[in-house]
Amino acid sequence: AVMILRSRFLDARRKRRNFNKQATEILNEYFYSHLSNPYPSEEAKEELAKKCGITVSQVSNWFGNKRIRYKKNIGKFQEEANIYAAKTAVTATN
Amino acid sequence: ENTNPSSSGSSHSATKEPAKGAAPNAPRTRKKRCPYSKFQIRELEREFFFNVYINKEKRLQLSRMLNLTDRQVKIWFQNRRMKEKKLSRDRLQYFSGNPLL
DNA sequence: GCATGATAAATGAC
DNA sequence: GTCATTTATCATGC
Repeated sequence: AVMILRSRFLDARRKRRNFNKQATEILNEYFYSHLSNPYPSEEAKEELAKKCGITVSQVSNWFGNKRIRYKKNIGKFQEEANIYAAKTAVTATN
Repeated sequence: ENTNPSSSGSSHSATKEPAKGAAPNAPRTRKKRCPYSKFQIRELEREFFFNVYINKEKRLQLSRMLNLTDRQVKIWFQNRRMKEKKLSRDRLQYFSGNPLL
């Protein structure tokens, strides 16, 4: 029984599942509000992980992928950037 | 299967950076990531099973056998140790957060 | 068919 | 040595 669970755990690592929309919103909000330095500290990662319902490693993966894919094609993310920029601008004034 | 450019030559050169003598500029082109073959992974894993830390002697021996540089073998062991640590962390979190077993 | 999350080589800080 | 990271690749979702 333990072996079954163990093997299932091992090959379940790469069974990808998309994050829910709320988690993606939180991550994008942080990313675009820290676009000049999108490197959350370990504490920030833990907080994001808790709010998103994912692990710290998943947060690191998300930011790693986001940074390079954003850098590689800024134009593709321009619309998305504007959306979250406006969203955080409202909360920043409060 | 594995067309490794790092050791395609018959010589045992250090294989550091390509074309450095004629270029005064050092663009320092990052080495392209090239996935290792199944055979290379098997042998690396086999040695990792015996000892997580590999000594210089076995490292050179392995690098010659697998057509990799000793630096590549060294870095592989470093990354492999990090992977093992992460697996342990995930295991702990997995079994602690689930009363299903 | 790409978007997306996870993993595998490779680098650099320390 | 560890470890966060960059980059390409892999595997899956849809």
